[in-house]
Amino acid sequence: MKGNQSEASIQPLLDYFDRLIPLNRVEKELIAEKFHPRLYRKRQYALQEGDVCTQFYFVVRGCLRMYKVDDKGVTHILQFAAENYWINDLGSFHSIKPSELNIDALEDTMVLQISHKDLIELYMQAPKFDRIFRVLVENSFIRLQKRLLQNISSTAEERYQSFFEVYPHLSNRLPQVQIAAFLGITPEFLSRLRKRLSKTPRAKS
Amino acid sequence: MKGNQSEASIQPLLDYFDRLIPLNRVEKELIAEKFHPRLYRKRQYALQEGDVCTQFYFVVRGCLRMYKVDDKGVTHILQFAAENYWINDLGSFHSIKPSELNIDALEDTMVLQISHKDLIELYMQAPKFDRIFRVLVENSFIRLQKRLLQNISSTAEERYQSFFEVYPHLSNRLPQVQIAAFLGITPEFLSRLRKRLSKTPRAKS
DNA sequence: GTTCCCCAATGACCTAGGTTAAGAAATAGC
DNA sequence: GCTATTTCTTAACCTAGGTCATTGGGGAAC
Repeated sequence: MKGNQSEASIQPLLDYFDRLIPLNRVEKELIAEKFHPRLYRKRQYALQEGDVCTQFYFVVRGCLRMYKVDDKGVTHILQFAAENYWINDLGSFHSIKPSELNIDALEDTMVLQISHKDLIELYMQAPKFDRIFRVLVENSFIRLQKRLLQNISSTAEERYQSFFEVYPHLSNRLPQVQIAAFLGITPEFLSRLRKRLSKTPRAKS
Repeated sequence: MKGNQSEASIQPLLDYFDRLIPLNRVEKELIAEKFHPRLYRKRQYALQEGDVCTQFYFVVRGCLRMYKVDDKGVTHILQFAAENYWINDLGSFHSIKPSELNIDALEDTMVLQISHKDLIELYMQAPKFDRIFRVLVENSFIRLQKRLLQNISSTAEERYQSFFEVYPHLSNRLPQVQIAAFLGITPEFLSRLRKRLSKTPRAKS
């Protein structure tokens, strides 16, 4: 049963990579060897602030969030990661320094995780992964840049509406309080926005 | 004179890469072959919105900025790039789609630039560059994430003070109006901040 | 079924930062 | 040196979004 589970849970990652670039048998075996499945129950931490982020997570099923808690106790969400998304604190991961971020599960979440040491080995043993991860991090960068640009140039209302276009798979899965923390607004203000929008539907944009 | 100039301006890039990871002779020749020097005069565009970003720029001397102009005509600066920094609109560059961003020169700027086609060839001919650029983009990602986090959780004053720590090489080169556009505040508010700060010096942090 | 917890909505009041306009100072161009 | 342009500062007034407190609804746990 345990072997079957382990085998069943690597396949999504192989499928994911195969969609990017075909892997040969050796490369697939390296993946199976270095990625480990892990279940995080709702509310469990994958990373706590003050600890080093030692793993790189690929979400197979469920949803993680990465966030900072500021000195006033306010939660600021940097990223959600649901199925087929990667998540970690890259800065802490590579520098091996304590992170100021947290990663926890918004629902029971199955991930495939790889340690820093194993990832470096993977790059050495199969340089194709340099390309794969270069492309992955480029795409993450592009997404993040769009978000920063939006954050400095759009209203909260524009950001809220954009959320549904960009994250359709998440928007009915997340409570409003989490969406607000991601958009950088208070839940109270989000309530107001929603009320305003339901009264004055926007023309199709 | 022209050969001498071309030779003189590739060296900073070779030095830069050598600091990351030693290059062999073939790899150095590829760099010399595929990167081209270009001078942008103050106010000249390297990229105009509506055009595809066809080049990846490495700044040898001077300073470029990348920004968006919103529908109210307000300028939002995403990035400055002075000596030894890279700049481009990665999204447009890779997707070959028109960019909504501009890149122009804040002072006369000498760059080494590489086209998308040449960069792809470089990856094919010297896979070591997959690693090099993966690391570069990861570092850019980490910086951008820090900036987003700061943007959603810090006050304008905190952001202004952090600017001097993070960009010491830029802060006495840039007019306040550019710093304001980078920090996401108005020049008027920045003036107020500066006045406030000069009256009540902050305790050493 | 009951209790507790979390989430969403609401209203009164507040504030960090924006807008508009104008004047002064510094810089650039001829 | 003179003129034009850009940058910086300032004040009065404004607003998008925050804070605090409360209520109601739904889901989870026992």
